[in-house]
Amino acid sequence: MANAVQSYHHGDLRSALIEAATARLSEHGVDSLSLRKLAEDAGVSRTAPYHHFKDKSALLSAIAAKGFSDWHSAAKRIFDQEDKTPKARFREFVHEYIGYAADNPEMYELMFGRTIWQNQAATNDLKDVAFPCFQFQVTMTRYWQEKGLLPNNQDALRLAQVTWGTLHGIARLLIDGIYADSSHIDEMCDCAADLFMQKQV
Amino acid sequence: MANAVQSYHHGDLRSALIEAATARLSEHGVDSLSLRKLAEDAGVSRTAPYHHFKDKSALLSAIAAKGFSDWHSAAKRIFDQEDKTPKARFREFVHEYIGYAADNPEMYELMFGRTIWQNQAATNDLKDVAFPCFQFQVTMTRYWQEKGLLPNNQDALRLAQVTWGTLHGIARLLIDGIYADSSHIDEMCDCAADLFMQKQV
DNA sequence: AAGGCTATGTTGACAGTGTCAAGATAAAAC
DNA sequence: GTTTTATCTTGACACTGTCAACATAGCCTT
Repeated sequence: MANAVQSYHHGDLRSALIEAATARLSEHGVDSLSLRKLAEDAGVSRTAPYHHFKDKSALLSAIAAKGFSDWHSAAKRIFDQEDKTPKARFREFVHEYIGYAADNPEMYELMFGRTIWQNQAATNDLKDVAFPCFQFQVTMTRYWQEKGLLPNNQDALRLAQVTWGTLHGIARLLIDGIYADSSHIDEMCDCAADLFMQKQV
Repeated sequence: MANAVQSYHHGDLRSALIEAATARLSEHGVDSLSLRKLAEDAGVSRTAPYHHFKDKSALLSAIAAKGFSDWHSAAKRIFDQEDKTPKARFREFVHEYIGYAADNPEMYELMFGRTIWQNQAATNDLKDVAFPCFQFQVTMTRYWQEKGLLPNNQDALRLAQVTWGTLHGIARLLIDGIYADSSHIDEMCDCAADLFMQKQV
């Protein structure tokens, strides 16, 4: 249950698998990620991973969990910059969100894709990390409402869903290859930010 | 090249495959869609489909093409209702877009998913149907700008990308199972519509 | 320390998958 | 009537995830 440090058979296969998977993920994409190759990378046999993960989906969930943890920290760091105005932080958040997706397309696909969420397949471990991340979006939205940046006549939850939906949608259209031209990312971000904040313009 | 009507070997295998695929798609999802099963459905051997489609992706593209054609018609029908105000039509469009995705999740996933778009894998046939569909979104956006519904100080293309991004994002969060609670779809749609039209409120 | 328990890792096997190569058949073209 | 071409077939290959049965090595209790 705990992380054994250099114990008997392999050492810490669980960590080794996640590490190998993360490496393969960013290089070759989530679709060409096979348990057998990961096992080979770690120097064990094909079925060894099954002693650490229920199935492939569970392994993917573990990788995604780390992604959520990382992104949650990044979001907090942006939001907590007290030397910047709320407006500047909001704009920065928009750019950083899309930037994160553009820089880590395969990780983003994994975190917010149907692979691990569909059919209530999400692990509890995953939910424990992801839900606070979603919740933080609502917290920020409420703050921006209080600061008069976002419209106050909307329910915070709905507003958070819509603003997040916007960022998510743009991110997906980019990383899924539907926006073939990715040279105007920053302009799209600014347009989205302006649109939400238009009352102040 | 043309659609043979009840010709020699099978008749019209191409159509039969697309039909079988569409049926299986809505029932079992795009992930469990295999060429071998489709061939079996059509009563031919496993490799027969390869005489009508270059590979699996080409078959999927053909199905998606029909989806785009259908949705394009639906969008036009909504937009062209001259008995309704632009505002009412805009709101209806938002609801219908999300509604289409919610009612045909697997088709939506196929049309706007990475499966057929990634790595420039999209067929020319697909692009010929999809791009006018995307373009129509820009046309509508420009119209709504002229009518004063959407902000006029934004570039029409950027604005279309952002508004479409919003709808796409909400749709994906819904059909990918990330929004576990799908009981407030209409409220989310209204919130999104209000947000874009807030200048008029 | 001895023996059993449990975690971990192994090989073998099975049912799938997409796709290529080579051969068969039937319609069309000449 | 012969040749060409489109279509369909079987055989095969390299993959995949996953289960069952077995082997090993560290831990725990006696």
